[in-house]
Parts: sequence; C-alpha cells; structure tokens
Amino acid sequence: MARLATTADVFNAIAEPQRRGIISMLAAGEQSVNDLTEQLTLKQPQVSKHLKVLKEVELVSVRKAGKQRFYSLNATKLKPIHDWVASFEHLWNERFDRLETYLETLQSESTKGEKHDNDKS
Amino acid sequence: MARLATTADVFNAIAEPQRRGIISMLAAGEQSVNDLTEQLTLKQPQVSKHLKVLKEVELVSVRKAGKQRFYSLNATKLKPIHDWVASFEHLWNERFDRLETYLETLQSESTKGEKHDNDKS
DNA sequence: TTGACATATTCTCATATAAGCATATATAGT
DNA sequence: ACTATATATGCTTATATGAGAATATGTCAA
Repeated sequence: MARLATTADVFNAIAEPQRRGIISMLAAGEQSVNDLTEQLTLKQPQVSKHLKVLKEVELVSVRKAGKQRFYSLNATKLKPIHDWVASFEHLWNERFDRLETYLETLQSESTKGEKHDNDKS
Repeated sequence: MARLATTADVFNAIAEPQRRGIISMLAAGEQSVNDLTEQLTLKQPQVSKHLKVLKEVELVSVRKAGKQRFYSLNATKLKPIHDWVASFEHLWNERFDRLETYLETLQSESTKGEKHDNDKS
C-alpha cells in the first residue's frame, strides 16, 4: 500500500505550498482563475487543478460569471485544523499555564466522569 | 517534476493521519517507541519511520534510556501552523467581529499601557 | 458561425512515500 | 560470548500526485 486518502483530507489539502498560497490570496476576497494565475508562479491548468483539490475538500466554492469562475474561500473548513493544533497550544504558550491551573482546580473540585478527548484524526 | 519538499515541511508532517496520532499521544508526555506501537495500528518499523519524519521537522525529540528511546513532543513547531490558520480565523469566527470592534474602540479612545503577551515567537 | 478568451480536463512523466517484510544495530542481562 | 529486547534501516511494491503540454469545454461578441 501507499499513502491513503491524502488530498481528500483538509490537512493534506493545505500541505501543498501552492495551495496555501491560493488560500491566502482568496482570504482577500473572491478571485478568478486568471487573477490567481497571474499572481502565482503556475500555469493556468495547474491552478485549476489545485482549485479542484481545494474544492473537493470544500475549502473553496465557485461562482460562475460569464466565462469567468470566481473562487472564494470557505474558511470554516480550516476550523478542524485550527482546533487540532490549538489543542496543543498549552504546550508552547505560557499564557495557558494560568488557564491550566485554573481548569485543574475546577476539575479537582468536581471529580466526575470527565472525558479527555485526546484526538480524533 | 513531481511534488517537491513534502515531509521536510511541518505542514506535510502533520498531513499524515498516523503522525497526527503519534503527536496526540505524545501530548500526554514522552513515550517509548513500544508504547506508541502498542496503541497504534502500525508495526514498530513503521512507527519508527514516522517518528523519523517528525524528528526531521523537529516536531519531536528523543531521549535515550537503556534500550529504549523516549520521544517527546516539541509543540513549538506547531506554532507556525497555528499562526497560519489563525490568520483566517476572523473569516469563520464571529467572536472576532466583536473582538475587532473592541480593539478598534480601544485604539480610538486612547493608548494605555496594556500588555498583551499572547505571542512570543 | 467564427473567433477570442477563460477555464477545465486528459495524458505523460518523474518523484514521493506509506506499508510490509527482513534485517541490522544497540543495549542489557546471563 | 549468547540471548532477549528495543529500535532503526534497507528493500520492495503499490499508489499518489505535481507539473508540463496539449486539448477540450464553455462563454461571449461580432
């Protein structure tokens, strides 16, 4: 076997630098394929292909207008990544030390069936 | 040409589900290769290989103790991902609308000696 | 329709790489 | 040294996929 799933996954979709570039550009608002092509170091077909990948994981959506297709970012789909990474934030961000202490205090006071939702990849 | 860079990049390192699993496990504290192998659906060699990838991007570090190697998470390396994704957070999180408004208010009122130590890269 | 323009798709090629398996290396105990 | 245990590395195979080039599709205007 080789690597599975891959691009059908948001984590994989953003693993590609060019696709991150596209996402960053779309953060400013919808762009046509041509707009994107001009600002990237890619030919139009390759831009379309990357957009297809992003569309498949629903990171972008398309609006048709004449001969042009305007792509826009569906940022909500980035939230799972944000949440996953944020779950480790306390491990590097000192600001969380105080919060952790506070939460631990709360926890030890109400000792109930609490669940540690470690992961869900 | 084919895909470039790839695993030498943190974004790519976390694109692999099994590696995310390893990272999640290490969040609880350092683990030996054997510990990890037992909890994953992988054979030991494959675990070692994934650990190698994670080590190359410095997401993990190793401590040798006898015949065992204890891997621990170097969460700081996740910060670039966090920052990148967070730069789009305002696009999906309504909370940021109020926060933005609030910050703008503060800014227009006066500039007091407020300290925001939520970053320290 | 013809032509120009915008975008998508197909095909090829080269590379990346995850998993399986066997084996090598390292360390500790006897 | 020998054995057992822990981990790493090498080899193979199947698959994924990014880029390039050519082509197809789609849309509008004259």
